[in-house]
Amino acid sequence: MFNFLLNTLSNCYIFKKCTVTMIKKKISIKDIAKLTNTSITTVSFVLNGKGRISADIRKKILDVALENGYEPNRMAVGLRTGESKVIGLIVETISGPFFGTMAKVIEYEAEKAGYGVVYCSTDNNIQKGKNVIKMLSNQLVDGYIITPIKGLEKEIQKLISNEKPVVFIDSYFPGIDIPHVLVDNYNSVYQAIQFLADSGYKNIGFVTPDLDLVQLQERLMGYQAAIKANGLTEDPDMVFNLSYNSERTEAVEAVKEFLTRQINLDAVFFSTNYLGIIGLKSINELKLNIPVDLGVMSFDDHELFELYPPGITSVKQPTYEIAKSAIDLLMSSLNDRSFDVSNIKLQIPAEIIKRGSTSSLT
Amino acid sequence: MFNFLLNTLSNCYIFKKCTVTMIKKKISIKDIAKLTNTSITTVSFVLNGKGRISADIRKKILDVALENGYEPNRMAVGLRTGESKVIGLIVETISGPFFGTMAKVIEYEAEKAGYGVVYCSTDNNIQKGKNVIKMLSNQLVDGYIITPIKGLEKEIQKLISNEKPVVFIDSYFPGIDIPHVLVDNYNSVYQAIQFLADSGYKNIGFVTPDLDLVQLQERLMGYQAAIKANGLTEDPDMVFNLSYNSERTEAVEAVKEFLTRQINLDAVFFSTNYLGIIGLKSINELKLNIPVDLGVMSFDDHELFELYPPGITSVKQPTYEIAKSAIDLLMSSLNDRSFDVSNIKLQIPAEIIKRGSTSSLT
DNA sequence: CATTTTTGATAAAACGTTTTATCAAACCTT
DNA sequence: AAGGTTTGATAAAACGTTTTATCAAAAATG
Repeated sequence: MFNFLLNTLSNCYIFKKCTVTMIKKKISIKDIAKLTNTSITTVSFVLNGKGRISADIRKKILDVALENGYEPNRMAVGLRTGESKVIGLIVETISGPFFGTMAKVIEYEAEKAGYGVVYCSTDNNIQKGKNVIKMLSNQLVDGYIITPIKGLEKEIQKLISNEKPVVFIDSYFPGIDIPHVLVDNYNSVYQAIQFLADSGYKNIGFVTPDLDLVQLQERLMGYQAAIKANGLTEDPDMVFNLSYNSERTEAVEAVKEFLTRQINLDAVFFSTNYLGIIGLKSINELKLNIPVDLGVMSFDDHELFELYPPGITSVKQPTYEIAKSAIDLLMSSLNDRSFDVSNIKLQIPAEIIKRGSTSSLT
Repeated sequence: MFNFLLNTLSNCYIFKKCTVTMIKKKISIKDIAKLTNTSITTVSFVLNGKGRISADIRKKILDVALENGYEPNRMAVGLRTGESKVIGLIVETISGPFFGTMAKVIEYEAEKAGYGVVYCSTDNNIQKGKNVIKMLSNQLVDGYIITPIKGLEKEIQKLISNEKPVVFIDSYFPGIDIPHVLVDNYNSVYQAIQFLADSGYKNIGFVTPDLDLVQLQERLMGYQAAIKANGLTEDPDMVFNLSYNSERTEAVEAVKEFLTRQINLDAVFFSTNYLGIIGLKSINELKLNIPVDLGVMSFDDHELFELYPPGITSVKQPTYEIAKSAIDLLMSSLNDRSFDVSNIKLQIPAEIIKRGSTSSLT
């Protein structure tokens, strides 16, 4: 009697536990086959629209699948087909508006094509980049969009030799045939400096991070060429390499030092928006007036540049176009593996957003 | 003869093609077994440090694995073990500094534990949220960190009933026992308004998006309670609900209208940094002087608030702590499935960053 | 009507792992 | 030396799909 009660209670408890937590086991193709008295092949065919299955069986299977909320097990599909339907996006840094827009566009387009996206950042760190690539490589990802950095050549080559399509974004490896899409760094900076020259500035400084990145080199070259072409003051001391790893306050101090050292500087161009912001802080602390004491222009527009008085003139990257082209390119490679995109190299023009920071003459 | 030549050429071509593209087939556990005259079980045991295998065979297998760059096929592992070693991070928006820090912390901690991270954004859109969850759910992801929005209750419950741990971040479902970690919205806004009151402001407006989000409601309640407690002007018209979907320029106009309508407003609090930025634009266009004409304070600090003269006082979220707690919580659930975290609910205090925008008396 | 062809359905293998159960040989016990 | 135990290695099943090959029945052909 006692035993019986215990038993009942215990059953009761188990029963309750079961209904409360309600672990609905995911239904598989095999379950559907059983439920409909068919074979797993038939179910698979129906669900994938392949083979030739009669209309009534088809309906029966689809009904059962729907009402049980069947979803294929991606792992099993992946194992069988060798495709994960996931693409990897490896960028320099995951915060910031450039990445934000990028991610949004890529995510949107990928989803349309039935792909997911996983993001990773390298933080311009070679070791981290290697880890990230290794992490993604093992059949987990079908294709890549990468902002390449020096030192990752070997790893990326390995991806390609594993038949994984790769598209570079925002940078590239000179001389290596991997498709890439980025802003036309050289010409857009050339035009930016041209604009400063046309605005009457003569002694234009250039602040850039001390990173060995080809896109930064091209910006510098655009600057130098425009300076030369306009007969402006040429002086290696007018180019300032700021240590990428320095603390923010250090960086602000360094830029202040640079701005005061070059006493005859009448304008300064920052090669990234991150530097532009640091520059604004420096200029603010020096109590210099923009644009009267100093004209200011930055590469890569930023929300702050619109708002910060008197508005900071900038070179706005065609972020949407870059992202869209990159994902389109990747999708083409993915859909038609024989389609050789290896020498598609896009350099998209930028737009100069003119604001108050570059009009000393008004 | 002719035929032979053709044949040779053709072979040659094939040979060349093969070496040039060099498709190195990924090596499998089975290949290693064959190469070392062992069984796949043995190889698996050695690679996973299980079973008992003699030192020399162990070494032989490890050597072969290493020199062939063996990496397990995640799909196969996933299929067999039912774990993908990937966690999903679903947030409101993928750009912005809050997400940036968040992502970085979570990525870092996840990687330490051998997990990858996939990101998705809902953009506060229910349909998008549903899609995103469905996309991630099918065995592709082991656990979730989600910023929940109304309308997703059912989908999220389904995840949980599928035994996938879920941790909420930045918001929660009132009355539902799902672990969450977020800033203490009520008290931090209360203290913020208290600070404004202590600074001498009497007529404090409150601008908030017209989104039905619990965290926003709590901020509003904090505002109302502090107003009442300090005996400040209470007036429903001092609370302005800004349409979330309005264009930026429209929003700026709307805030301008609000600020001029309330002629006796001496300070305004923005309930998100996104609104704070719009507010600054409005104030700028109205040529109001901060803090003389109007005290300004915003929830959620932003780079711009530090820089924008005279510096905007703000409520800084403990982003790092939130992210760290969330990922820790998720990892605990993942590591010990029986560990019930369902009523761990963290509300972390915020920090008030005092800047020039709230000191009309100086 | 005998044959070929088409249709509709299925069995079985494969993808690369992990893990349980099994087993022979070598090592201890008394 | 007979029994028991430990050690080292493996076979085989399973995870949930996709796809090839197969096959009986039905339909079309001559």
